[in-house]
Amino acid sequence: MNIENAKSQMRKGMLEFCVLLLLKHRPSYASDIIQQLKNAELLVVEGTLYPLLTRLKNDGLLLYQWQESTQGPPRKYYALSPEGAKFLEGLDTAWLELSNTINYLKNITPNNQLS
Amino acid sequence: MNIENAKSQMRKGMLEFCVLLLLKHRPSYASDIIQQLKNAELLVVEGTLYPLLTRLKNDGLLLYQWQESTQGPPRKYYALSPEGAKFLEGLDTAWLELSNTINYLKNITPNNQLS
DNA sequence: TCTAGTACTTTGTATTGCAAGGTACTAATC
DNA sequence: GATTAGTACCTTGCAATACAAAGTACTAGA
Repeated sequence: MNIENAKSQMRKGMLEFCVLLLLKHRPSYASDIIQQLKNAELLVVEGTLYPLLTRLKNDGLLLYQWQESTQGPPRKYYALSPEGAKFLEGLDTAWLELSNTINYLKNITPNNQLS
Repeated sequence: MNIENAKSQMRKGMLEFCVLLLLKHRPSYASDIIQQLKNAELLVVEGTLYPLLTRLKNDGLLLYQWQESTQGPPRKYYALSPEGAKFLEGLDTAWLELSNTINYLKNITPNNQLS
């Protein structure tokens, strides 16, 4: 068990939230999303993102559109559906709650003696 | 896909962090930890917690001590080991980073038109 | 035609949260 | 001294999913 592994564990579950946040910002295609997350210091690889996008699309949270590219194969641009936007609001609430819980737990007075 | 499921996904990865935070506060046994997390509105069940505690113990992050109870079977009190305390510091950093990332993503200007 | 670059997709594995069921100890009631 | 209720620990089997790795396909330039 190392910190990298633990960080990776933390990312899990947040990924969905982060991807939806990015797509709320602007429609993007997978490689672009990976790059944006990398800029935000949240590393994600293809094998993680593609199945996630497919899952969100199948759940009706995302829409997509093929679009030609001037350099390379066509790109699959994803955007939030109305359901996706609503879902994102729910995730936002969940994030605030979780965030509050962790801050609460962080602020209780430490006393770690076995008595 | 529903919000409950998504919340559950978010909890994943944070659980380890939360349990270590609680044990830094004071040594506890499993049923007590579940109750404390419930008070903090973070639902966890036995089937999740016991394997987690065992994993953390096997990784040398937790120590335990059996202790008699006045009402019921003996309890297995867990406490942070020195390695566990160091590990918790790492998780704390990871949490701050993730927290910053999400807040960054939340604050970028929305523009969700497919162009 | 070959190579490099970009992009999407799938397969297999490992982790792990969780529901459900099981074991075991104590204490109170019949 | 059985039986029942309460408390606590542990295990098994399933499902979800992150990730590494390999595969497909399109474009453009050498």
